[in-house]
Amino acid sequence: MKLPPLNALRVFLVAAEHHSFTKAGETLHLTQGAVSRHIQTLEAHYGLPLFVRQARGLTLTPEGVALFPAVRDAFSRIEAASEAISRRSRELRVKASPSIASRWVLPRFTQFRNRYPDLMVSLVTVTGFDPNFKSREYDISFQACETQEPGLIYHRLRGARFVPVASPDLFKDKPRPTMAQFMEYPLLHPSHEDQFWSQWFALSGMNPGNSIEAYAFDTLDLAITAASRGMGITLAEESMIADDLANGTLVQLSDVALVTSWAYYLIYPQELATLPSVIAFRDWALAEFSDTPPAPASSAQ
Amino acid sequence: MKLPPLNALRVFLVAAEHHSFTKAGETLHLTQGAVSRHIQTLEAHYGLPLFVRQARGLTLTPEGVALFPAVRDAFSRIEAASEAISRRSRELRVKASPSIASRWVLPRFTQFRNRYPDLMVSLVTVTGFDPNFKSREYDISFQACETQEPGLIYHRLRGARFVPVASPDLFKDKPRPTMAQFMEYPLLHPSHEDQFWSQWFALSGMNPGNSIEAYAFDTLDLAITAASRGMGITLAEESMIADDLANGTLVQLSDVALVTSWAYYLIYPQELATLPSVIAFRDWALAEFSDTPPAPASSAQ
DNA sequence: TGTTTACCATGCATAAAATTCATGGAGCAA
DNA sequence: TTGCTCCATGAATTTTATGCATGGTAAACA
Repeated sequence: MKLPPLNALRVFLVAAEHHSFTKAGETLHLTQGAVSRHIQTLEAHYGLPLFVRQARGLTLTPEGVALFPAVRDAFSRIEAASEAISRRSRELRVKASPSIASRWVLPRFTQFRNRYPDLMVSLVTVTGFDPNFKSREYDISFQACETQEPGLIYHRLRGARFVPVASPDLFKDKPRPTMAQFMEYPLLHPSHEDQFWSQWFALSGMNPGNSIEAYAFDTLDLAITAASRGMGITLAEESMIADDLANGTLVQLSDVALVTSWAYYLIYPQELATLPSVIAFRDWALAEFSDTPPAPASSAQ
Repeated sequence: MKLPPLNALRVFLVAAEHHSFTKAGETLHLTQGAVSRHIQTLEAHYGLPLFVRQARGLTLTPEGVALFPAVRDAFSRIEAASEAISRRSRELRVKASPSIASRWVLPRFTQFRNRYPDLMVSLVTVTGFDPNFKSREYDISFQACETQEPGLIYHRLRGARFVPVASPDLFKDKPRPTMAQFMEYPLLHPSHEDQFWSQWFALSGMNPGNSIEAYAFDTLDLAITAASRGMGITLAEESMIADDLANGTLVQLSDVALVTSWAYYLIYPQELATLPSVIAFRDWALAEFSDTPPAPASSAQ
């Protein structure tokens, strides 16, 4: 393949559009002389003139006319592909469940955005387990899961550990309840399906009785929010209540932690593993949310 | 329009085809390091990797995969247009009537070809007046004509002047005939239509009588050839018999010359005026065939 | 008709970019 | 482990592009 000088071609394109070397120079932020030389290079390559220089303006020779649309089309093709590629490196859609979104991601999201101000990062909140990267609705996902699918890269963030918490206001002047006294308060369930309280009581060697079904919430987050408003005692995932415990909105009522069989993962498709935006978010998320020392960036996958 | 570094794109294309920087370097006559740097330039431009460097060979990232066909298509578009343009500058088809072809052009054609060995120049011989450049069968034409059409550039080469010639063998030991004695020999007519002999005799103040229709030929060339073989006396265009007079194949029998109202022209379409091949042939032909001092190349049109 | 104006071409100096060379390092294979 | 194959990279060099200032040409102007 023997191609003409490509940079000269671009200059030719602009000059042909403007019918002027001087204006082309302005457009390209070049001097008129530089444009003239580029065109000379191109004309020397073909061995024929591409422009007819007249005092009253520039005209294309028939060869220039033939060349023009080819160059225009070729460059616009490259431009379109480049634009598509560049956009992918500037945009990142993060998926998280509502609980993870509000308890993990959102509190630290601006920190990430500040570190990468050029990145258009958006948070997609979806309920339920649906690692559907094929639909391209999101690029990277926080996900609680037990199994792994091929084609996806999983980074384990932490196991889920549930501990009982409540608002200190719930007890007013009374002493904080022992496990045996939990049933005197409303027990908030962070899920409609999983029997966290039953499992937790079994772990503690107790018989939960009938009061377990009191209040059930859709998400872990809602149950925690309800508890922090004094509605009762809930089982909360440890990593989601650090702030609440620190500022006293919630108090932890027992050290007995229910450790589930599943864990939280950061997941993304293998084909996005080379995207700087994905790499940047992954490294940040691992450092922020993992309960293990973050691996060096280069060996993270 | 913001385009990626174009030379780097070409290197990317070759590297992507070879799945190897080293082999790409060989193809492009560059070192491996230079290829590496071009790819780095391109990756820096996009802000993301285009290749996955593995010890066992190079793979394209999804972005590289997306870029590849666009670059390939774009460059092949440019290549195709360039090829078409270059071919036009290397090829030239010259049209001439059989007489002009054999008497003017062919004797000096190799001289022109030797001066421009890279030019693929061909001679198209067409009988009759047909300045049809629209059909693109030829690029430049030797033509005898009286009127000029718009869109075509005419260079007058010379007027047509006919003088009587014959082979010296025709007269054996006899003295050469005077005008009055011409009728004792066969008179060869270089045309079926034009009454050159009648006009010539009228010019000489003589009455041609009946013998004028003796032998008629299709072309000037054929009549001259016939005369040179001793078949009779013909009227020959002066410029076509210079060689024959010089080497004694023909002798001129009178200084009376029939000057026609038309002249020989070199003709080509205006839109080919910038082609170097046309310019080269025009300048050469004007110098070779014109009866006037050739104008400087720059002002020839 | 002489003058102005708008453009492109070009010699020369300089800045920028590409390229090479030599070397280093990483991953695979024997 | 030892080689081998590739790609990355620092530093020097060559090549190329660019700017600047100037010159030339042809049209427009007055």
